[in-house]
Amino acid sequence: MSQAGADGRPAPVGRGPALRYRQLPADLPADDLERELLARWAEEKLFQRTLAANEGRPEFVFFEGPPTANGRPGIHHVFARTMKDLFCRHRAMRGFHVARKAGWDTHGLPVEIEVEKQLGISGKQDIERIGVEKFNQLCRESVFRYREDWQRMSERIAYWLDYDDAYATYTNDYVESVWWALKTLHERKLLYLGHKILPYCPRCGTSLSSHEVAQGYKDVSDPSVYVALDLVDASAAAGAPRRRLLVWTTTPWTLVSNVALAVSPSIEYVELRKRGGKTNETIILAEARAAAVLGEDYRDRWESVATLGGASLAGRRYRRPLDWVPFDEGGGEHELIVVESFVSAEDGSGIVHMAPAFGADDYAAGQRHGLAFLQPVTGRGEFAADVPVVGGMFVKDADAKIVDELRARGVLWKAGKLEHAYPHCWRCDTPLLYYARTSWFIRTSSYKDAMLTRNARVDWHPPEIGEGRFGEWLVNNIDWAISRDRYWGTPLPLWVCDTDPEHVEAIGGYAELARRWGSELPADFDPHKPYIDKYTWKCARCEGTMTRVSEVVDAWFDSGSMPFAQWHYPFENRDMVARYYPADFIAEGQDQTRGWFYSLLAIATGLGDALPNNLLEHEAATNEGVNTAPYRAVVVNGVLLDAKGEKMSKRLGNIVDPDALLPVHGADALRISLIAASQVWMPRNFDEAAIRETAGRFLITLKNVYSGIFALYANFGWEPGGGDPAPADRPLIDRWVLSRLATVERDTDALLARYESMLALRGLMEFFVDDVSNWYVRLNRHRFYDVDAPDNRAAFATLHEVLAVSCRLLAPFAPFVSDWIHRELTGGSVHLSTYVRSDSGEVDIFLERGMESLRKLATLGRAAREEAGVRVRQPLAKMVCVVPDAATEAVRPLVPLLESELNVKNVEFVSSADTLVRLEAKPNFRSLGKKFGKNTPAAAQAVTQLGGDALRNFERGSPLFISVGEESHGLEADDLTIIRRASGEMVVKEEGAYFAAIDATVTPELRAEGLARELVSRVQRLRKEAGFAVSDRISVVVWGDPELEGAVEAHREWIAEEVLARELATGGSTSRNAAQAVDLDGVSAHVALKRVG
RNA sequence: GGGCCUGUAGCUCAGGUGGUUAGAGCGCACGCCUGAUAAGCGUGAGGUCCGAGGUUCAACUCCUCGCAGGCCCA
Repeated sequence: MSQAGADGRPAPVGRGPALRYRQLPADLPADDLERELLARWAEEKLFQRTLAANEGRPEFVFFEGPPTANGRPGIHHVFARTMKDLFCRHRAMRGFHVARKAGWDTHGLPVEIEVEKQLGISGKQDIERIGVEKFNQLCRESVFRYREDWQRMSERIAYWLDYDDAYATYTNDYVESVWWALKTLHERKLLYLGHKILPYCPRCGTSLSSHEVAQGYKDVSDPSVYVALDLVDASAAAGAPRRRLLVWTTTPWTLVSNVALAVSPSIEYVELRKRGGKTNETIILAEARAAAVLGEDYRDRWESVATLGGASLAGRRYRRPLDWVPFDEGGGEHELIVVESFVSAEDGSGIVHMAPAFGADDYAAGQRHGLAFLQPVTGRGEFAADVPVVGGMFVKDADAKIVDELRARGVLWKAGKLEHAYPHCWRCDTPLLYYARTSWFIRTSSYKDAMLTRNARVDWHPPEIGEGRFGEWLVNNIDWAISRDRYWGTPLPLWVCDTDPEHVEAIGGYAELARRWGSELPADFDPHKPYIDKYTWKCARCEGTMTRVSEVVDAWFDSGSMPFAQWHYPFENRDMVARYYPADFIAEGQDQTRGWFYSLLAIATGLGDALPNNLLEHEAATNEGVNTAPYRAVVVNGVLLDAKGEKMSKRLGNIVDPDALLPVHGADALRISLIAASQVWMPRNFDEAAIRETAGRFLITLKNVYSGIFALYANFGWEPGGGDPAPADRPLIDRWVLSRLATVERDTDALLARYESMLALRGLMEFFVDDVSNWYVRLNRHRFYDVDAPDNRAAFATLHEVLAVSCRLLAPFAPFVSDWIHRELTGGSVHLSTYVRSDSGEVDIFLERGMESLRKLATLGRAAREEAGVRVRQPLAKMVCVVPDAATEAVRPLVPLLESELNVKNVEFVSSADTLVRLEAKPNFRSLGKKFGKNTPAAAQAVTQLGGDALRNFERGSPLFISVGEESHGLEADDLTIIRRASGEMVVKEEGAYFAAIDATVTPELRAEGLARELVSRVQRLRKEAGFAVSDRISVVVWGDPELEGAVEAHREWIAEEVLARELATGGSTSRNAAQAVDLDGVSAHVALKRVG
C-alpha cells in the first residue's frame, strides 16, 4: 500500500511532494499558528475582503465604544473586545455588511492625570505653572502612545476593526460635531448654567471625581448633634405649648446654612410630652427613632400626645438654629418643612436638616421646593470674614464653637461623637466638603420620559440591567452637569458677554466661529485650550465683549456623540449617518451603564430629529425613520476579578497582562475560555489555569481529530468527489452524526442571534468532544485506516463535512485555528464562508433520540461489565436491554454498534410479554397533580403499587382507575411511566427506565476468543516497541500455556490478519528474535516476532 | 445608606413555566486503551441547591426576611 516514512508511519501518496492536507501538530505553539495567520490575513486583506463580500447587503450596525487611551489594555479589555468581535463576526458570516469603525476616547481627566503622573506634578496650580499649552500638548502625545498598545492587543486577539478609518475625539472634525450637538441642545433650551454639589478639596481648590473620592474614605470621629427647633405656628394662641422638632446632623457647621427641614412621607412621627414636666413643651421625631434618641425606657419618661404623618408636617414653618447669614429678599423659601423620599428612619431623628449649598440631596430638594441658597463658605473652606463668631475659620474647625453657640441659644438637644467613614482627599488627606459649584447642565430631566420610552425598546443582555440598574436610574434622572473646570477636553462652545451674563451665544461650527470672529480661522486652527480662548468679539446685544467660558466638556459627552461625530456630521457624511444610525448592537462592560450607555441615550434623545432615523413613533408622521435608542441591542459584560475574587487593581498588583497570556495560550484559547466560563454579565474570577482546562482540552481534541484521524489518513488518497456515497447511502452512524451536525448548526446560529454566546459555544464544544470525537470517531476509527472501501469513503466524506462545518460554527469564537483547518479542508478562508449552509441536510430526530438511548445503554453495559469484573476485551454472549417503549424502534437499528462497543455477541430487547421482565409504574407527578391536587402523593403511591397484569392491560388499551378517598380518576398515558425491570441471573444496571443486564458467563469458547484478542493487542504493542512500521509484515511464534496455544489455533486466521502476520506458529522454539514473556489475563506465555519481507 | 446582581459537588460554573433520581468540566479514586500516543476512553465517589420563615398536594425553583460576596450610586 505504501512505504514507511521517517517516523515509522506510512508516507502519504498525495499528488506531488506536498501533502494534500497539512498536519497541525498538537505541540505547535498557538502563538506561532496565530501569528502565521495574522500575517496571512494582512497580506490577503482578509478583513476588507469580508466587508467587500457583503457590500450592498443589509447592514448590521455596530458602534465601537471608544476605549480611553490613558493606559495599557488589561485582560478585562480582551473580554469586552472578544464579545464585540464575536457577534460582529457571526452577523458578517450571516451575510450582513458589518462595518466596524475604530475609535478612541482621547479627552478628559484620566488623560490629564496620566500626564500629571508622568510630569510628577499634582493639581491645577502645577498645571497652570507649566502652562496649559504645553500641558495639553503632552496630553495629545500621551494619547498616541497608548493607542499603539491598544491596537496591537486588539489585532492580536483578532478583534477586527477598521483602524485606518478610526475616529478620535480630539480631532478638529470630531470637536466640531460635538460643538454642533451642544449648539443644537442650546437652541432647544436644553443647556443652562446651574449649581451642582461636588466633592471638593478646599486645600487643592478642586473638585474630585467619584473614583477619586472612593479611594479616600477613612473612619473618623465626627460630632453627632441633635438640635431642637421651634415649630412656628402664627395662628397659635398665646400660651400654646412650645413644640420642637428634633433634628440630627454630623456636620454642625452646615447648620449655619440651614434653610429647611425634610420629613419622610412614609414615616410615622410622634409628638411627646415629658411626664410630670412643669412646662407645656413637646418634641417631635420619628416614632421609630424615639428609643434610639431618647433611650429604650423613654416611655417611662415621655407620654405620647399625638402621632403625625410626615405629610401633615409638610409646609409648616420652624425657626432656624442660627441666624448669622441673612436671607436675601426673594431669594427663595426658607425655614420650611418639606417632604422628601430620601429621608429614612435608619438613623438620626427622621427629620433631616437641609443646607442646599452642602449636600446633593439638599441641593436637589432645594431645586424642587425653590429653597433659599446660603453659601457663607469660601473656596478655601473657610467661613466668610463677615460671618459672626466663626468668620475666617475652617469649617470643620468651627464645629466646636458652633456647638457652644447652639447650647448657649438653648437649641442644642444633645451632642456626642460618631465614628463613621468620611471621604478625604487622596492627595492631601483633607476632609472633603460637598460644595456647590456652578456648572453647565443639560436639562435631561425634561426629556426623561422619552429616554425611558427609548430604553424600553432596547434588547438588553441581561434584561435586568436595562430594567433595573439603568432603568431605575433613568427614573431618577437629574440634569447632566457637562462642564469641567479642566484643560484637556472639548472646549465648551459657549461665549458669554462680560457686561451681561444673560447674553450667551453657542457656536456650532468653525465657519460660524470665523463669521463671529470676523475673519478666516488660521490654517493650523486648534479648538483646544488655550488657543480657543483668544477668540472674542463684540456682543451683538450690547457693548460688552463675548468671551468663551473657561470650561471644557465632560469627556462622556464626547464619547456619547460618536454616532454622528465619528462621521463629522452634519458637516459631512450625512448619508453615512443615515446608513449607520442607530446601532443594531453594542457591547461594553457593566461599568458603562451610567457612562457610555447613558451618554449615547441622553445625547441622542436630546437631539431628536436633528439625527436621522431618530424619532419616536408618536413624533413621526410615518413609520419610516422611526427608531428606538441609539442601540437596539446591548450585551453587558461583567467585571473580571482575579483568581481569588479580588478586584484587579494596580495597587494590589494583580492585574493580568494580556501580553503575558497570549504567547502562552493563544488568542483562540483565551477567547474560548472567556466566553465559555460563565454568562457574560456575571462577575467572574479569572484563573489562568482554567484556560487550559476548558479551551485547551477542546482545541486539542479538535486538532487531534483533524490531524490524527482525518488528515493523516485522507492523505492516502481520499479527496471529496463523486466517488463518495450520497449521505442517504451512508451508514446509519454517519447519518446520525450529520443529523447532529445540522441540529448543532441550527442551534448555535439561533443562540448567537439571541446573543447567547455561552450556550452557543458550550453546545458546540460538547457536540465536538462528545458526539464527534468520543463517539463517531472512536467507533469508526477502523474506517479511516484504508481509503478504498465505499464505507470508508463515506467516513471521510462525513468527517470532512463535520469538520468544515464545525470550523465555520467555531469561527466567531476561535477565528485562528478554525481558519487554519478550514483552509486545509476546503481551500477557502472560514471567514469568507457562510455561517449556515444553504442546504444543511436533514435533521433526523428519531435517529438522534435512538442514539441517545443507545449510548445510555452502552454506559449501563459498561458499568455492568465493570461490576461483573469482566474487561471489555473479553467477549460475552448476551446482553438483555430494556428501554422505554417509545424508544425501542429507534434503538433497534443501532444495535450492532452496541454489540461491538460492549463486545457482546448478541443484544436482546425484552418486551412486556417476556417472563424475565417485571413491569413497574412510576408516577408522573406533574400530570397527576392536575387531576388529584391535594391527593397527589396518595395517588402516586397507588400508581407505584399497580401490579404487572394491570399495567400490561393498560398498555393494551384497557382503562385503569385510581381511587383516593372519595376521588377516582381514569389514568392516561401521561400519568405514569411503565418500566420494565429485567430479572434473572444477570448483572443488571439501571437508570430511569433503562436497564442493561449482562450475562457474565465466560464459556471456554468465549475465553479462547478473549485470549486471542489479548494476544493481538499484545503483539501490536510489541510491534510498536520493536519499531516496525504499521504496514510491515511479520512472523509470530507463541508458546506457553496450552490454553493460549489452543486459543491461537482456534483463531489463527483472524489473529494473523489483525497483526499482519505471514506466519503464526505455536509451541517450541526459544531462539527467536524479540522473544518476550507475557501475561495475558492470567495466562503466561512467550511471544516472539520478527519482520519478514 | 440606596439600587442591581450572585450564592448549586473540593474548584470553576450550567440548569430549572414548581413535579420521578439536580447536571458538566477540572480535581480525586479505580480501571481501560496503546494504529489520535508529550494523546485518548470508561466507571465511580462526592450536593442541607447560603440560612430562616411563608405560599403550595409538592419549593433548589415563587414570596418575605436575614447572612455572605460583587458592581454601581450616595
